[in-house]
Amino acid sequence: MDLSPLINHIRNYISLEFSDADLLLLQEYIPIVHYKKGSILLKEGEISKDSYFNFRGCVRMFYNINGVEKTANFYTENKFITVFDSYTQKKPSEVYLECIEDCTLAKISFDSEQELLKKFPKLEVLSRLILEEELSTYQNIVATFVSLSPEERYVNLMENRPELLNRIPQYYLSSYLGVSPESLSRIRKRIFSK
Amino acid sequence: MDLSPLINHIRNYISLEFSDADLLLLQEYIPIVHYKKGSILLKEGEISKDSYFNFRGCVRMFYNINGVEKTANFYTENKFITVFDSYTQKKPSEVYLECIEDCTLAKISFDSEQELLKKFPKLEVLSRLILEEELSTYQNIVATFVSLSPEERYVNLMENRPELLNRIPQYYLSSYLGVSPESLSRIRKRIFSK
DNA sequence: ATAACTCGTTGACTTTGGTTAAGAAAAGCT
DNA sequence: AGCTTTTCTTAACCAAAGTCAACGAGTTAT
Repeated sequence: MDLSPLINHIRNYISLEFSDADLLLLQEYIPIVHYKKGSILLKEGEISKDSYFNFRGCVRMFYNINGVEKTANFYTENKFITVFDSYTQKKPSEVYLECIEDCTLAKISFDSEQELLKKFPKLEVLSRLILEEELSTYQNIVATFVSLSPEERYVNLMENRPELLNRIPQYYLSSYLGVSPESLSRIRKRIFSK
Repeated sequence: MDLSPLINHIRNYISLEFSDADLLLLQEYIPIVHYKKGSILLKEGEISKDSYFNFRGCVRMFYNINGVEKTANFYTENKFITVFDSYTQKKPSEVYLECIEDCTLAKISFDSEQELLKKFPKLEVLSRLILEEELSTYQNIVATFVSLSPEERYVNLMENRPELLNRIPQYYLSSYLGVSPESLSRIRKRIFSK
């Protein structure tokens, strides 16, 4: 099991080198797990015991509102996946996490994380940076809802996360954009006939 | 100047008692400032040097999109006000902060905060908790946009932050809900004629 | 291979929101 | 008080989104 994509990614946030012994320790604490498309990592009401780092695949975060699934976010390669409310405060989750592709994830249990933070105190900073990045992501999402029409949000998505359009089924995208699947279909028709 | 509302509020997050000497020190580092309605605390493009704790009044966070102001959040009594991106990473702010009422705020400069963190290391935890609370707030806002209609978002606001409805002008609320002022007026008419 | 299912599109219809413009109501000012 | 400015409402019209239903292309299962 090769953690190097994770290690490399950590270097984007903080300067921290690991010795060979460190790496063995990391590999002990952080298993890499394969999940089949359709696997549910977390259900509404459960307390999230693990956070993840995405090596390959796509994880969808969604709410179930009266039986209708509403997508809040997509986590693709090299993203950390944490349901912060539930993970850090041990509250029941309001969201589901679902692998919508076959996924390869580093699985970091809460207890392992605490151990690793003792061993590598520098990682404290990392978790704060990830939290800030996540906040920034959500602030941007709110900004698009407050300031853009559904059509403009779709165009915005084409510009900012074009890779999503080719790999995410449209009915997931539509709920992420806050419109019905039929509307997204018509929005696309309008855009591409221009 | 009496910091006790702030001290009491901090107790909601962490257990931390201050001696009389501590209090004097806090008062030295954290001035309490009065702002007139209409005061701008931060402009787009500026780097946020201060975070605030709201004793009294209401601060509005908004984007300026092509000359149109779009409200992202309202901060009322006993809320911490921080533009995290800009404050922690010294990036130009994308948002404005405006006092939409006469306000009394504790003003915490970045440098003071660093000094205080040295003196009271327990406060480190506090800043993380505030960050998590802010993330949770934004996740909830996204949830309402993804899953509710404008009318339902207004009803949701009546249920969850009813105090806002009586003190915030409707044209600010409308941009917070992502609709035009005229639409909000019609939404209210629909709701109250039921 | 065919049946069942999933997903995307389209049409018809209704509801809702955006826009522009006008005016009413409320708040602030001298 | 009277005047001005700000805020809210209403109307008319158009564009867009929701809903329901049908259809077809593509996939999966048996």
